[in-house]
Amino acid sequence: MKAVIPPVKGTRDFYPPQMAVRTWLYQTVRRVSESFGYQEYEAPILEPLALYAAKSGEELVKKQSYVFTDRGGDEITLRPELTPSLARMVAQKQGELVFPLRWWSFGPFWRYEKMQRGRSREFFQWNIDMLGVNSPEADAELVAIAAEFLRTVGLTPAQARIFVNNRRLMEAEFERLGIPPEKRGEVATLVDRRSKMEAAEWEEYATEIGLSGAQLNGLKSLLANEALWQQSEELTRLFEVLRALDVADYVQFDPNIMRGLLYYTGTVFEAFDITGGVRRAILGGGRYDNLLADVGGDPLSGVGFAMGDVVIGIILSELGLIPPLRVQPASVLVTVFSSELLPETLRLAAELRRSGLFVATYPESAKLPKQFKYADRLGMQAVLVLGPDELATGQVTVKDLKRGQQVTVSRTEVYAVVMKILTEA
RNA sequence: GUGCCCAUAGUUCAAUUGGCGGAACGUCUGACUGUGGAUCAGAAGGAUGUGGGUUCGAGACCCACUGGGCACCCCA
Repeated sequence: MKAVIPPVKGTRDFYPPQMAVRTWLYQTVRRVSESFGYQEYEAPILEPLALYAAKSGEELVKKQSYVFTDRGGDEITLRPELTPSLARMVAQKQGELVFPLRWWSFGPFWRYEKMQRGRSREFFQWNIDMLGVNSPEADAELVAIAAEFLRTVGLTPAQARIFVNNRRLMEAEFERLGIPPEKRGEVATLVDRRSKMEAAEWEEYATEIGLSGAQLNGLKSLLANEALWQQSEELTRLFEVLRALDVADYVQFDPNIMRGLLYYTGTVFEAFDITGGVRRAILGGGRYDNLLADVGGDPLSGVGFAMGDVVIGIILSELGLIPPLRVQPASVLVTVFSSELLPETLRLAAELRRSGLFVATYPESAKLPKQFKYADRLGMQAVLVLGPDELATGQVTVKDLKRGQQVTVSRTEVYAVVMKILTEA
């Protein structure tokens, strides 16, 4: 093969089979979002770099964003996340929108990172948020949506779990341990890394940060305390609602969940595959109370989460949870017997399309075996033949490819015969 | 950005201590001039990822690059 210009690193070509999976995921996300009353929206793919400067976190902005200068000299970013765009859109129309506002979106994002399993530089992400309410009940609704999604795609609580924590609770506990406010960011990172490091190495890291032995021990018992949530009124109310929504079996308290984004202020959560296939978060989110003010709006709090298509795609594919998807839209191929019969063939195809069937014609006259094979390879269910014999009697031959049976019927009956084949398939 | 592993036909893989690059599946043609899948026969398909080096001779050994995988980092 001659040299083909390769795709941009980290992007994926979606051939029809992969596109069918992406569309299926989109439709599943849509169904779950809409079942809770969320409205679909979309933001620009290009945004000013300044939009992310405020709160997205330095790593994300400075190292992972695609930034370029446009012809007018402005610094433009290919969006690495959606929440700042959402904040702007809401801030711009804050006076006329109806709150609490429930919105969802599914679109492309870009992050410049090292390629590895579960990560690509161009990915699709589901975002869903509720703005204008600051309550544990609102937090619970978003967690419940995440759980319903997992249930809808067929993941059981034994396969996937949502881990929940609360930053305010952790702040209070850090306070109790005498950890000064300026050190809490580092301690949060320390907590975040615990599952990724050897125990001894982790303790060494804790000492480096400046934790005393007593503080370290306090922190360790804190992180091992599965009942800690009971000290948080927010989490207590959250779990109560989750039980009422019948998703509690998907959700579990975990004081180790902190999350990297700076703008989270209260409840945070992440879903993981717990069968061990992929160790990355399937989805993650939480409560943010200051985001709108940061982009110039009036203070308004929100809660939401995001799910990338890559990790969930790997997990569902490995567990065999992606249903068989139809890649071929046409169910019928009308063969072209000869050049002379081409106009009549096209007329037949047009008639059937107007009656509602999805019909492809062979684009030229060719041997019938070739045309039958074409229909078979593309996954069509019926093949029609209009040859000299049929033309003479005003009939059409309809073959059911799956059963291998065929009938020759009058032209007015073709639609009904094809429909019978399709419904029986 | 750091470290380790990998790269041979469209795909999955062979090729002995360095000695003329093969197979299966897939594709195409025919057996079958009005019928797909199954079977049989035949054919096409490769500058062994790119560029250097060692050697009489490199798919194999050495270096760099590109692409991919895994771990770190970060995160969806």
